[in-house]
Amino acid sequence: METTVETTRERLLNVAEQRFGEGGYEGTSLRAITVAAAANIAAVNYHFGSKEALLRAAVARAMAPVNTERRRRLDQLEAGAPPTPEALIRAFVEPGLELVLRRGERGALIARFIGRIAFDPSRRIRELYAVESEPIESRYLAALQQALPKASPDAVAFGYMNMLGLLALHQSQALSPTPGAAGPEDPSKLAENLVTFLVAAFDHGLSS
Amino acid sequence: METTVETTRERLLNVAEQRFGEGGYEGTSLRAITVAAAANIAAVNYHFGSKEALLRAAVARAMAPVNTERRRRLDQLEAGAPPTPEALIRAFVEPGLELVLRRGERGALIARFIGRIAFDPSRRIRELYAVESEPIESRYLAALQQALPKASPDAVAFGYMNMLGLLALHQSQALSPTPGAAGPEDPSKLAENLVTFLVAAFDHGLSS
DNA sequence: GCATAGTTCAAACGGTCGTTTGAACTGGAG
DNA sequence: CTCCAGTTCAAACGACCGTTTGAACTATGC
Repeated sequence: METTVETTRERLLNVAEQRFGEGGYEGTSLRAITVAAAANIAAVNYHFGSKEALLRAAVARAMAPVNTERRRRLDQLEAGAPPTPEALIRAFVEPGLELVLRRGERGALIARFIGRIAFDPSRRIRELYAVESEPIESRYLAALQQALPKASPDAVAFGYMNMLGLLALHQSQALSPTPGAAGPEDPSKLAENLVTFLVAAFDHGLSS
Repeated sequence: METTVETTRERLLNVAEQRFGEGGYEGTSLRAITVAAAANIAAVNYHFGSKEALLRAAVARAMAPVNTERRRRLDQLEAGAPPTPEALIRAFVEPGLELVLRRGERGALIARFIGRIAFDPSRRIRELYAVESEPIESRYLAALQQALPKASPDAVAFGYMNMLGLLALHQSQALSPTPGAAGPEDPSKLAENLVTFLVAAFDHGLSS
């Protein structure tokens, strides 16, 4: 296996992913990142322009493959017969967990990063995540509405938000050191459990 | 209506609740809090000892009535026939939403604060929340296991974590200025919708 | 070899952070 | 009135923050 040399830019993105995911944006200093990346502090502003621009680049890079896979699955579903709620839920959840949990520690790191950014206390940071997944959102909402004709638009939006929240929750808990008594699930089964949970809730719990 | 005078200590706790809930712990400075509370910066260390101790006191004060109500409901449920999953879910979710969403803007503020602390990026902050709800947690898990005898302990823990996560999600979105296209639910119906969603997921989605 | 664009570097910038200090004020007890 | 514990205050502490600077280094094209 031949490992190509990492550029300073790549090292900064990698470390940013790790540190922002474990301390949040406000809780992580550029100095902590640049030291861990063996880079000079000024390198951040040279390559990205600012701390927030570094985060923005890291979010975009981390979410790109997830969104690509989601788009691919949506295209595929729209080509065939009207999809079931389960198919749609899988198309959303699995790219967020599988693509990322199957890449070992590195993938779990990315998952944690994405999950934490989506729930960051600061609205400005949360919007960095929202902007990345916004183009997909309307497609999902429309497809979900079609798959659940009995549910009101509000109910569909409510279910979608819950799906998004639970996915981010379990993403953010990737890499967690088995937090005490909390359920240590087999990571390979996590996606399956979450899908089962959400399908049940969508099929029987969106009456309103 | 006679309003009693607020002590500096109370004003600090009130403002801390508001600011920590809208900027997170790291994103909120003591100076921002003391200015808004019309207090001197040194007052924080005089009354609480440190920034983190102020947060700890605010968390404890905000969660006390919620935990009290949860304990009361658990006691009541344990006195009668074995409770259904729905009864247990209500006993957990409703105190977190009703007690707090029915108190107008002030209550929504507290809800947002609790929800954000529970999901803070920093583990040390998250544990401040965990410590507060820890004593109740084992009682809920045991009662849930009894109400869902077919579910494995891992599945019960998984469901509990999802319930906790979704509650915190909707708490943290209290006071949100109707975030764009996101579903603006009738706040009075929120608890009912969330319970319905969770009951369906618990009853049909915890097979593993 | 020389010029040039791209990149890295140590050092410093002004500003804000949480915390501490010691004096000033407050109001009731003796 | 005196005293004293409780509380507030302006000011400063050292540390760290994100950002900027200008020089030094690197490598490629001529």
